[in-house]
Amino acid sequence: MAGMDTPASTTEVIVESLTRAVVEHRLLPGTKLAEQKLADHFGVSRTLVRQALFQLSQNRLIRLEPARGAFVATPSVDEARQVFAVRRMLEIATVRAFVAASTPAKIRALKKHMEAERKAMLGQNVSLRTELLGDFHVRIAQLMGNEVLAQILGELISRCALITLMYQTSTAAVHSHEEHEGIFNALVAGDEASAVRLMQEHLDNVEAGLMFDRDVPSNDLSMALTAPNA
Amino acid sequence: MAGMDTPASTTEVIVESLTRAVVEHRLLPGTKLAEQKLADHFGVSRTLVRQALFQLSQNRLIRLEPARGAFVATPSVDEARQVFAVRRMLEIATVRAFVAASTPAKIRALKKHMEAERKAMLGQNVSLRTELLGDFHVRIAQLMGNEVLAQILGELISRCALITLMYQTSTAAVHSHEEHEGIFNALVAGDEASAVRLMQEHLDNVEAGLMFDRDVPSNDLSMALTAPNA
DNA sequence: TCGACAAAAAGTGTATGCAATTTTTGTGTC
DNA sequence: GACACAAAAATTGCATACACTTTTTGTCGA
Repeated sequence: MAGMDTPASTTEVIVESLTRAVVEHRLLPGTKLAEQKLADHFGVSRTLVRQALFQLSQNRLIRLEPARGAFVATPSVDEARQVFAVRRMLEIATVRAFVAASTPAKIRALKKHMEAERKAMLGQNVSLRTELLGDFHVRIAQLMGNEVLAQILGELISRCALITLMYQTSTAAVHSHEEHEGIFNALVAGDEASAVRLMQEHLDNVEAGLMFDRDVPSNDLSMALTAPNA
Repeated sequence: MAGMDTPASTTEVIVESLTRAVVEHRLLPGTKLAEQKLADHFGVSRTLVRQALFQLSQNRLIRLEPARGAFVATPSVDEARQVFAVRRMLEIATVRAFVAASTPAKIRALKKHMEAERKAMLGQNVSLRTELLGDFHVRIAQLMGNEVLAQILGELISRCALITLMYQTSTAAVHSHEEHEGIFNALVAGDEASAVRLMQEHLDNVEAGLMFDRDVPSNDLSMALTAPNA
């Protein structure tokens, strides 16, 4: 994910690993995360696992039930709407600010991201695709030089990955990417009105593409973790 | 603080206690928070203290230095500007949304807050005053029924309390309150343009009232904690 | 008197142990 | 066969123990 610094601490490694597993849909909502099993998997004691689970619960990627354990979060429809509402507030304002403070260097950096995104769309790596689609939004904030904003957006987008998993009807990935292209072009052209409108429509589309009445299956733990990540 | 549910868990008690101490300026930036001392103070083991410190570090109220310990955060000028920038994005959009979805019940609830704020301005309780001034902003978000937004705003405002402590020139508390009254009146009147403008000006004023070149003294730990909180 | 170095103290990072709670398993009854 | 209940197993919550790092203290020599 964008803005993931070097994970020096052991706890951070566990957090990142679990975050990827959740965001990339290898760990499904409702899955129980037993401390000892995770500890065995990562070769550490429960202490570090508990720290990681605690952090993830603050990011709302998992929920901790007292004396019962940790479970991958199952965001409600209401929460989903709230998350999207906040994203709209932040991202529309961010696009405005980006146009106002646009420089060739920033455009270049964003162009570089677009190329990576474009390439990923052609490939088979679904995880990478999901990651880059999210990063597009974070990157714009980062280019504004506002790390506070970038971090908040990053967390909201992680939550959206969970929401998408729970409620998304069909794979709208390609569609999202096309909309990113449109936003990018408007940013390059310095066309604030279009950029704002396209971003608004993009977020509306993503939210509208959700189907708020579904059940999701649960999942096995060790299988999900022995996947293509660390 | 607004949105502080019943602090059932022991960790939450510690987090809230330390948060209040930091936000109410009883613990000054840079102060070291030794785990054992905190554990003794709260009558628990270091385990719980570590969890609390960990959470506070995510809220950016303290910073954890590997193998060196926890210190009350000393936000940089740059960070301060970023926090205010995000607040502007969120709060202006929130005011807009509030006007659009205003109801008599919401107005009543906000009016109730204004009365509490007004009363606190007359009293001597500085902590209460600070708390209510921050709550004004969170309350508007809560009344919109967006808990996600309210929580993010709450965290940003806590960080602002730290920033204010570090950089605020004089006590602008009364001035802030007067501006709140103005925003409130515009909200009651359903005057979106004025409400947005006043909120923008209010945040600009708070930020402009900061003086970005000062040192702050450090502080004693046990004294700060044996203050009027739990 | 000051600085460098070494020993001691204090403090953090992680693992382990134990009480308490929850979940599972097993048994008997209807 | 389904349900209720009790014993056993598994799991969580918290405290404690210990290795390792940082900070402080104390001593010596210039």
